[in-house]
Amino acid sequence: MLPSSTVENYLKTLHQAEASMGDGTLVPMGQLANAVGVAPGTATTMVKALAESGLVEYEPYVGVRLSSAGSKLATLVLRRHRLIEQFLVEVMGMSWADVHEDAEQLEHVVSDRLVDRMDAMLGHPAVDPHGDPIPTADGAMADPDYHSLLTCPLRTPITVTRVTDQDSSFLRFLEAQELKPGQSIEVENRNAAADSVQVLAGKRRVTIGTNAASKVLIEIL
Amino acid sequence: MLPSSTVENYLKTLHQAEASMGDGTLVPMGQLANAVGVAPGTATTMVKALAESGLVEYEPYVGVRLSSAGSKLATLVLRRHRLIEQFLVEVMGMSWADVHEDAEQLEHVVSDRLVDRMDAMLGHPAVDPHGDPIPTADGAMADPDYHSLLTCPLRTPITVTRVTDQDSSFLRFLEAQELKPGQSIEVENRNAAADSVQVLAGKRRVTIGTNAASKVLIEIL
DNA sequence: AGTTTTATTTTGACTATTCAAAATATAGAT
DNA sequence: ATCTATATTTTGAATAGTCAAAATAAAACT
Repeated sequence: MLPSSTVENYLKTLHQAEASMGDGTLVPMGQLANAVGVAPGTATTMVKALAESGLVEYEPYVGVRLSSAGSKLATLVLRRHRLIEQFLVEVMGMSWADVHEDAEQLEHVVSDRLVDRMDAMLGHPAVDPHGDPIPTADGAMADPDYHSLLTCPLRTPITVTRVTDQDSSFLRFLEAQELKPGQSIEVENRNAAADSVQVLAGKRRVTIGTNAASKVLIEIL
Repeated sequence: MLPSSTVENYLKTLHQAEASMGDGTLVPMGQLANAVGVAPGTATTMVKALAESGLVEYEPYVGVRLSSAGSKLATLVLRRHRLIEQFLVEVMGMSWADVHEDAEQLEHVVSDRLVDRMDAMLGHPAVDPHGDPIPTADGAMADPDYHSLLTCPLRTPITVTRVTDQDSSFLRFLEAQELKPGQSIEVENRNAAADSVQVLAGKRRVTIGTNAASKVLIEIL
């Protein structure tokens, strides 16, 4: 039986939660419930069902992790989501700040035929507008570990390559400050006491908080 | 509260059922159930709920009809569906025979923003790839009554303008016989006994059944 | 008018998903 | 080792949509 939108959302969320956690750690129920946006008990019920279907491995009171079958499915959802985002920006001319919501809905209904068509039209892109890697049809996804504005060397030319937050006002802010993926910048210095990072982007000097800085991933040129 | 996909499908189906029926006649439950693809009892339950919400008028044992609110909503679903079909053909390069299924899913999730964008990209088209009229954003829809291959004068130049069947093998057949909307043809003669209609399309002479003929709508040149 | 056929509605039940609140387990702090 | 705080699971209930089968109404034939 093909997975419902609900199931796809749990799997996708789990996939992303796992990524932002160390190695073989299980994702705690509370975190999952929170990320999916349901009450804790609901997550427990759902996860038990997913475990029944072999999509996750579940340890009561500890947490949950995708099985390989679940991981495969989650990756395909991610592929659809990211190709859609890229399509909405490149073909439909929408703003990178706005495409997430639409993609969130469309990812559950686009047919393989349509996804493949978008992929071809876009020239098989490697990343979406936020720099997130697009898995291939067989589920392979490149995922190098980037530096962020928080961890990269100071006063060294770098390129913004990925932004790990979909909040549209944050994205609009980055765009206005010339901090979109592809743009070349430098980190001037960091101030631990002020919890801030100072960046030279274009001709401007921008100061952002460390939390925001940690979401802007970069590559050293 | 915004209507679920299920509700949208009932309304859309009802809208189309009403069109293919005389004036103020109510749509019988059996027909609705059949068209939506559910058991009769399910349709009854659903229709009662729709009547509660003021989307339809329901007369037990007689039938059901859209209210003006329901009709408005149905029209918007139809608009989304048809714009999506046009988009899939014109922008994505898909075949007119294949787009119905995809549109059927997408129509329930595309945002207004996206629909408007498609509409603009397509230059505010008046009809979709099957010749079905596309309602405007405010719900207005042109709907002239066409002749069909069954009712038009013989040996007179006509143009195919609309096909009222979404079956992909039928559509592929029409395409192969040069009977797609836009193509100019003539009806040579009809044979009531043989239940057939003979058409001159391009250089070919094609014979089709009256049932098929009634689904090909035309305009006299 | 009386009986059969057909259409429609009702009933009882099931699945998927959700929540709030009660019960319980684990982890943390003394 | 005990108590408390926090996280998790259970329980009971609700909603949306569905079906099969029984009951009933309407229509169609004698």
